[in-house]
Amino acid sequence: MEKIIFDSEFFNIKDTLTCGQTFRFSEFESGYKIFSADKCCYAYSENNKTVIECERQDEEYFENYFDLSSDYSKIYKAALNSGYPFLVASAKCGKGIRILNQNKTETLFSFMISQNNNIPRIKKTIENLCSKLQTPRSFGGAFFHPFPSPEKFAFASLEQLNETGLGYRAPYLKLLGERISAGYDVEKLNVLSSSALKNELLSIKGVGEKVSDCVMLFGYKRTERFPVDTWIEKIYKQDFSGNLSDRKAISAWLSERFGEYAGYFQQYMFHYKRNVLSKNS
DNA sequence: TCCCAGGTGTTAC
DNA sequence: GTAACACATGGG
Repeated sequence: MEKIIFDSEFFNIKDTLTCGQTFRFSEFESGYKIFSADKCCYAYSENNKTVIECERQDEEYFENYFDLSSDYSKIYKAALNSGYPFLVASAKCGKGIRILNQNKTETLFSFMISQNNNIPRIKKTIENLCSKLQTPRSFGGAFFHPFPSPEKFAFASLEQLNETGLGYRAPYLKLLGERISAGYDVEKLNVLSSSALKNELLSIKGVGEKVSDCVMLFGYKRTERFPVDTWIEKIYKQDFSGNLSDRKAISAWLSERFGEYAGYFQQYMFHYKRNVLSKNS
């Protein structure tokens, strides 16, 4: 087992996992087991450090996954200097959040499930999919289920898929699985410009404005995207005194305002509103 | 019982 | 182009 040790000032493992960008992690001992595609690692904090333990051949994978080569002090300072009090407060509270570089295919399937759904239920549904469709692998003496391959979605019956809690979204995932199995290469879309990638993702049934923005941000590192969901719409109206009502217009406004930092700021604020403000009082 | 959750597809104008 | 509606499911 390899250990990656990283200063925790700009890497808080709990906030990074629970800010809504990923659904595949579980509490384990004093930290978390984290799953990505067919890989697993164990992370915990210790003496102002965040420690990641993984298999030697996965070290680079997780360094990239946790975005360890990006300088978050720059992003953080930009938030503090933004002039928006709500963003400043959010950044101070979520200083240790990092935007993960997640597997593109997994991110696409996962956020397809997120529409009109809530995070605990999305998490549970994805866990069900993994354990029902994919054979287990071992990590650190225990077993886990990798994320199902597109073929598993393609060959699963709608009845099987429905047993996981997908609800009306089941056909969307099956269709995507079939499309990828037939040769559609989601990974290769990364060569596209952001506007071309956007159009491409929108061609997938079950993927709209918000899901495509999440996939672009969390899977394709398009940090200028600003996904707008119910929480962000609330923030825009309550904390930015915004007048726009169309979510696409809200997203465009925020994305333009914050440029290449838009996606990071979005996570700071989503986390603050959902995980901090709504919990107390 | 109704409303909400990291919304989108379809239909009707 | 946009406004209304349906869509599975579970928690509050």
